[in-house]
Amino acid sequence: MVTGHRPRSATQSDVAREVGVSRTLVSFAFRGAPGVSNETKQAIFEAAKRLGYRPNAVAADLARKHRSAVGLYLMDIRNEVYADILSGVRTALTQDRNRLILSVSRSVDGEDQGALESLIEARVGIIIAATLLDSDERVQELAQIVPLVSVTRPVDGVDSVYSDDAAGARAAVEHLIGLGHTRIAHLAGPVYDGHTVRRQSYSKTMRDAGLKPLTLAAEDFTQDAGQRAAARLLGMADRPTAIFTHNDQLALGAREAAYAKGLAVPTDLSLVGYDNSRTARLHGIDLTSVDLHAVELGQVAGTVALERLSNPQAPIADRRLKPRLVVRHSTAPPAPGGSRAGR
Amino acid sequence: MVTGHRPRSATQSDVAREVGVSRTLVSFAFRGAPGVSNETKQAIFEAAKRLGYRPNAVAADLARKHRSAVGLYLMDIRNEVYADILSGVRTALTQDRNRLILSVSRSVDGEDQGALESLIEARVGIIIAATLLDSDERVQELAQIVPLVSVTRPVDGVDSVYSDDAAGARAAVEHLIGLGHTRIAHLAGPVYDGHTVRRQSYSKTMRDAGLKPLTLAAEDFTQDAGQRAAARLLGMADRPTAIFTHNDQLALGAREAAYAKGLAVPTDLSLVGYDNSRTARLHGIDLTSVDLHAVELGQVAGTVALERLSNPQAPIADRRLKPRLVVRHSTAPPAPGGSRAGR
DNA sequence: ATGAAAGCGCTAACAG
DNA sequence: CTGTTAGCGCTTTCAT
Repeated sequence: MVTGHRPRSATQSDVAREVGVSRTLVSFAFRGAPGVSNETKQAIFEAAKRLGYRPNAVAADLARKHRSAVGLYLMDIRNEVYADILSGVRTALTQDRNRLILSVSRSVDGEDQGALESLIEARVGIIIAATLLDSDERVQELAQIVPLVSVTRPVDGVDSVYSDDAAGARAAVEHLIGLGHTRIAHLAGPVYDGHTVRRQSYSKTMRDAGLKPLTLAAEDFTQDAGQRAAARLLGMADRPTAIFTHNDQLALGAREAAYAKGLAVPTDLSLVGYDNSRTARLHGIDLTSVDLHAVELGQVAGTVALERLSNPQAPIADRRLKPRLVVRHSTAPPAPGGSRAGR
Repeated sequence: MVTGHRPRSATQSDVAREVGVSRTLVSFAFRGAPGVSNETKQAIFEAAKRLGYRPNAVAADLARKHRSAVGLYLMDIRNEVYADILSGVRTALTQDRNRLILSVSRSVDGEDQGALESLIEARVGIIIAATLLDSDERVQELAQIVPLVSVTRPVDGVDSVYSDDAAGARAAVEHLIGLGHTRIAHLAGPVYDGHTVRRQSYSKTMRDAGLKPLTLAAEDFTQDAGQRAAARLLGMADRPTAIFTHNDQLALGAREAAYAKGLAVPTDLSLVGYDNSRTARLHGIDLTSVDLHAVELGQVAGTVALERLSNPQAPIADRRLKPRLVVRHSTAPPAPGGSRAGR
């Protein structure tokens, strides 16, 4: 089985020679272009099979000057939301446009730049980027170089597919307020441009209700970071009775922090996450969360990308999906006694 | 912002012309090859910047006849294990070899073939495949066409990086037996070649202990499929007091099925999963599970791939990692009364 | 229906 | 140090 030498793979020329026709015919045959007699087509396919010929999509792209691969940039693949987006994009991609070049950055290492750059050098026809953390200006510049669809975040003048974060955050906070909470904290992610909608909507909703906002930024979007940050929140003298987090992972971290302190959810602490991940739905977790329809986001993004590719002149797409608050059992009215901490 | 026309991107020739040198120098400069004076280098970079020139990695590959992209085939990206493997592979890939072409199949739709084919046509230098469901022969054939490293599953004569499933399954079953269970069922995934190690190890361990194995195959590797299959298991007259599942998702599904029937875990049903996913670790879930070290699997696979690429003649790699049973609170001795069902 | 020839953007000897 | 000259595997006019 240790074959050792791997023969250079067959090319169109090899097939052409084998059959005794020109390369052109082979090319035509494989692309189903008209103008090849059925007999030659037969002969060509047979020879190709015999020789183990496979079209070289890379060379084809180069010759065609028309890039067929789509690049996908994902902020953090280990976050279920991004895996879902990828899954959605995948289903939207058609037969002929199925080369998906992936570029993932680990969350929050600021390596956006290199990741994107490699996509450009791979000459993808379009980049679907799920959560770029750069400034709007940078994103717009990038979109100048290669068509780009921004997922999860709207950017002016750039195709965008996202969820209405302001509405989602408002629904979450209003739910908590409706339950009777007044000390509602917000556990945000690290601060980045163009990623502050949820936090701002939280603050506004709080103020509109005459409540004082309290936002704490975690160091990362992960569960661990959420646990650490929440521990600080729960250690406060006047600790919050409810926390609304930027995403489910942070909420799950907060949940662990609460239990670590002997606090139960929702009895002692109400929790609202964001993403409605599969984990949130589990019996025993039952996390109230805002669903941003990640799979659909990916699907729509894929479709938008395909459209843009086929018509570069089309007007900028702006697809905003409606999020949905899913109420489960991690939220309840605050305990009558209020905070026990600091007593 | 609706720019409309997108100018054909600058090429080496453009840069060369701008500076007044030959293309060769530009090529050398960008690859850091020796033999370019610092002054020309300066001039070249400046001109390149001015022109917005980006190297075309695709054309470079073609010319170099040496494929630098690595293809990654993932069975099901929405399964945390595969996301972890991807994450591990990513970290192993070095700076210069960072073109990762992804190909995911949705679990169990038998679309392996097309997904792999597209990787071949993209002319990747090597394919890292996480859970190929084909027969060993097919995989070996494939490895003939393009270097391949099989992740998660050992294939004779092909670079393989996997976890010792036989040992993992044995540990799981023995744990259950040690607890006093005798009616231990196995919830397997769909039947595929080369994917039966856990199931066989389960059966063997049971028989070795004088117990009768009972295996049920779910229709898919998902939580939903697990829930449906487990519901059948739990509806039996002599229902099992413990279930060992092929993966955590199936276990989580079984868990839901149990609660739906009013059965509590671990009081009425002990559960052992496989993967030790982050979900398994959550307070309130506390699933006993076999850790196969998915991230590490990906990392090692990435390293093996790099090695293979740099030395095609190297002996076949066979890296087997030791799994680890993590005992949590989803397992306990069986209830004294035995099964209540059917009474 | 078929073929010849030019070229996509880049690398890689081989010469100066 | 710098330039010339062939390709890489494929598509695409333009002829025949």
